[in-house]
Amino acid sequence: MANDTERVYRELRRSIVEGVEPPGARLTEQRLATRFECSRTPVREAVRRLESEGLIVVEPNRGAHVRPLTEDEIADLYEVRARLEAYAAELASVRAEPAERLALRAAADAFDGAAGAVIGRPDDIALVRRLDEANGAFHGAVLSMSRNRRVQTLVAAAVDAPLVFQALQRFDADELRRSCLFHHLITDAIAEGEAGRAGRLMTEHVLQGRDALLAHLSAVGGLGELFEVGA
Amino acid sequence: MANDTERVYRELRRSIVEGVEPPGARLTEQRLATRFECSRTPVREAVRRLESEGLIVVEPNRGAHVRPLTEDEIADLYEVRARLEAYAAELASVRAEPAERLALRAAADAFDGAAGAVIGRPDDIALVRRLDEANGAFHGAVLSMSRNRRVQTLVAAAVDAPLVFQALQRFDADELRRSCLFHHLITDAIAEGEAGRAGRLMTEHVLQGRDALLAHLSAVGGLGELFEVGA
DNA sequence: GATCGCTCGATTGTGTGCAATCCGATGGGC
DNA sequence: GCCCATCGGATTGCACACAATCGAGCGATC
Repeated sequence: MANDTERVYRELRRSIVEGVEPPGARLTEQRLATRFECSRTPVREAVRRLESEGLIVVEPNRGAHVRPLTEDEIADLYEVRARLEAYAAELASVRAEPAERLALRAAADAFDGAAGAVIGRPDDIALVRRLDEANGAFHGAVLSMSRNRRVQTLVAAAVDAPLVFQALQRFDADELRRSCLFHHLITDAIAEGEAGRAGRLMTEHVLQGRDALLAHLSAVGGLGELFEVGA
Repeated sequence: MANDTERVYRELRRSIVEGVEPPGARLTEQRLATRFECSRTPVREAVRRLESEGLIVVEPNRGAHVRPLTEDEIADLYEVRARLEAYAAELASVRAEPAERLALRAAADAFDGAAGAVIGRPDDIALVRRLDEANGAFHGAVLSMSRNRRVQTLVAAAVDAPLVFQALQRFDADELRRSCLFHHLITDAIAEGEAGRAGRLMTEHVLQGRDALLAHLSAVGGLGELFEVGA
């Protein structure tokens, strides 16, 4: 099935999340239409959808840009996410069924494998993508075990942002190993039905991600050095 | 400025939130275009935006419906909201400036006034709307004091849902007075910088809203009695 | 009588043209 | 030399037409 809107939405979204279109990049409907070989109509819809997700800002009659994020906004994003995912982990501890607990363990193991593969080869985009997917699968499993659809959609909206993917790409071996450890600790807590502990661990885990990203940013001299925001 | 998309979006949204378009109601682009006296293009954009907010479901090539909510989903909604607003209240306790604390007190007082006006006259839609706005102003003030934009947008997406407005409409005097009390208790906690207490009070306040809505629903025999979901 | 296939109406999906709007550049006035 | 009005290109906002798609209902067949 050739649904242009959906196709443009997914590909453009990926370009933004992975940083191919850097924050601040200008996105005109006409150029995107040419690039995706369709008319402006489906492009327009995809752009509006990304706007309502907060990945893009559209200035009326002026054009759309990939939304530039300040360090404060990155911190906000991770902190809200920490709250929501901690809540999901608490619910999961209470509501999960045996089969789901096993699947969660499997997801944690799969992340271990993807992390092992990426260590020492951070330039292999395919491996990073696999790591990103494994990470998404683990967190997605917790969310799904929470049985709260609303929290799932809200986290989905808060999880994909520019820079997050690149952050994963820049994680060093220590950070990756710590993530693996946290995933297993969280899995244990959920398996044992210890909601409070699961929530606290998840909070710490997400905030660790925030700190890692912010540390990398300041190490390279801030956002401005990475991207020409005004370009 | 006559921006049709924006106009259609706002008016249609209000119709849905206030229950003029009941859950399950069918919304075809052509009919909406006629109703709003414009072409299908802006209608389409407004519908898609409402879809991404979760107020509408669009079945491909089939048509759009106001999203029917189950009681479970209503509970989910309020519980997520409780977490997010509690977080905002904690942040506000730490970050708010004196002028904002005064403004919050004023918002709580304004809600008292609107609640007093609506008691005994629950059929006056204008009064209920004012109450809804006063409530939104209070909660919005807390969110704004949190200095976390992300939590503001997420709560905004979680706060407007079908039935919530009607719930307010059905609140009896006791429930309204309890809301007033909670608003002032929360204001006090924030003013005194007691983050933990502010968060706990906010949680309780939002969950009280959930219980009131669910109680009213079961009192009238469940969702099915209120609306023909399949219609 | 039940089931399958077909046609048809309704609705969305997409392409395209034109009008409205905005920013920047340019030129004249002071 | 500086400032303001004006003009032009670029871009979105909207309308409309046509194509694609889906399900419902009808009729033929077994």
